[in-house]
Amino acid sequence: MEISRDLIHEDDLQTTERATGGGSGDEGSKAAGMRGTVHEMDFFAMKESSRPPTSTRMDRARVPDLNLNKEVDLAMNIGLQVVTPARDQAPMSPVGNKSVEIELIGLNIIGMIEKLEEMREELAGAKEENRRLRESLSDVADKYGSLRAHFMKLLQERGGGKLHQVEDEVTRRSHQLEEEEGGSTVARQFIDLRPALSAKEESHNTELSTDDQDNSAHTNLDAGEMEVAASQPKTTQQQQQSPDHEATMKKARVSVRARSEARMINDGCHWRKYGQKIAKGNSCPRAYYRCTMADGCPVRKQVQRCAEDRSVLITTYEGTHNHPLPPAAAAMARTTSAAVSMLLSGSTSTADQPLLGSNSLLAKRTLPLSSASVAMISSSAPFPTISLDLTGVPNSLPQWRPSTNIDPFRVLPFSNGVAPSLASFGHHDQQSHFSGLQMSTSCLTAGDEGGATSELLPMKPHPSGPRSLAETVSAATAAVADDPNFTAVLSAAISSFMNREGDGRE
DNA sequence: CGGATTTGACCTGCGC
DNA sequence: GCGCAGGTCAAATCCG
Repeated sequence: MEISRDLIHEDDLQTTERATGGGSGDEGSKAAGMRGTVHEMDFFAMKESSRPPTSTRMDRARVPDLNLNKEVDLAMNIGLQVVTPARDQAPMSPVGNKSVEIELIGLNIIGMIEKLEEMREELAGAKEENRRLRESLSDVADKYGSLRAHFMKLLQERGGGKLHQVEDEVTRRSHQLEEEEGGSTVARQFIDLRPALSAKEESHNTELSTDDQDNSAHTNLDAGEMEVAASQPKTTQQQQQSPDHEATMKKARVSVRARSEARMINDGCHWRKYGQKIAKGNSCPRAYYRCTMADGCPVRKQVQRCAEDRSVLITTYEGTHNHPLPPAAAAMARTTSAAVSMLLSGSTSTADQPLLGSNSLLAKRTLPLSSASVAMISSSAPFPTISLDLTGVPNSLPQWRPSTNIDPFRVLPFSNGVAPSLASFGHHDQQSHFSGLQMSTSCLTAGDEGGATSELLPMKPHPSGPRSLAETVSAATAAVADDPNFTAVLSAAISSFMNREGDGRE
């Protein structure tokens, strides 16, 4: 007779945990508690007891001895098959009954021990991988700073606007490094650009970091800094832009598409709903929210389900926060401001033209999985809008695409080592439960620290330097630890990339 | 009771 | 100028 795990209920688990002294702390301690119970079992006591030769759930009511049942429950809880003599078997003598029973229990215990050992090894493996991924993430953060500074230098030297020349330089560097190190993955090529920098360049980077802050003040912003910067003296490029630049900035939007069963995604901010409308062409109502984290915060967002696929939630952000934000929210807000910056700066001169065509060397270097992808900026929408697609189309990656949805492009390849998987991840609370793009559970720690990592490939450096990336990564990982809602984490990671992308164009 | 949500009215911009 | 659609307001209502 086999006992299915379906029969295992929560009270069984609780019973088991009470019996084992477990039930507190992480899986490891739980497993340890279970291990302890196995070793502490009193075989002789069981041998001397006179219980019927059955130990299934159904029979428990007739079996007053809880010790045996607890062990059976434990076996069931860890997926063992509990074997008991068939009911219709000829009754055995009392001595024979006990003997068979003891043998069965012994077998179960051995199986339990083996199973626990397996679980323990799996846990150890997961922790090791988490540690490795965190180290990798830290490495990326470090090296990103150097790469960013070098990229800014190139931009300055090349006049900033000649993107293709910069792409060539980056590509040349990547090739050079690949030859030197025999790197195999694109991710590594970018990550390891730092060693290729000379000491002179490194020192120049330090100088640049100050200049960068001046030259890109309006883009080197956390969410709360955006409006402050708007009132400060404009950068050279800003001064060259049209007078209604600020107004346009207010109107520009960033749209995030993501699969979610929840009413709205959890982006770390507090929102108050102030309206709802049925928009034309979509039977699903559009909800209007206002940020309530501070009085007078101008940030608003619209949340609407996609007409074609109602499992897709479209969240559109507008404006910039006038207050400090929690890490996850700050990262999300950076997405907005940075993406808007990218869009505006790009569209002022190259509206409706590809930013990263399939012929782009940089695109080829950074988009190895989508060689035919094209990045577009469209000016056809009422407001400049960038749409970030996190709906997780099979075999695809997060996509930035214009509001017109023309030829979506991929800009955020995960490294070979941290590929998105279909591992279940999410919360069933009132907020987001994402199923579209999910990261392997191996990327997460076993409950102690956030370890969601992806080797985000910086196509464009961020003027704020490694600190910004580190902060964002920190925000992402912290968000994992504090609130395992993956939405905020993923958004934070992507915003990190987008911030660099946007600022690099300024 | 206070904060959040709902919902109809109103405002505004745009195209014809 | 008119109508339409998107966006916002604010009173009513809900809910913990």
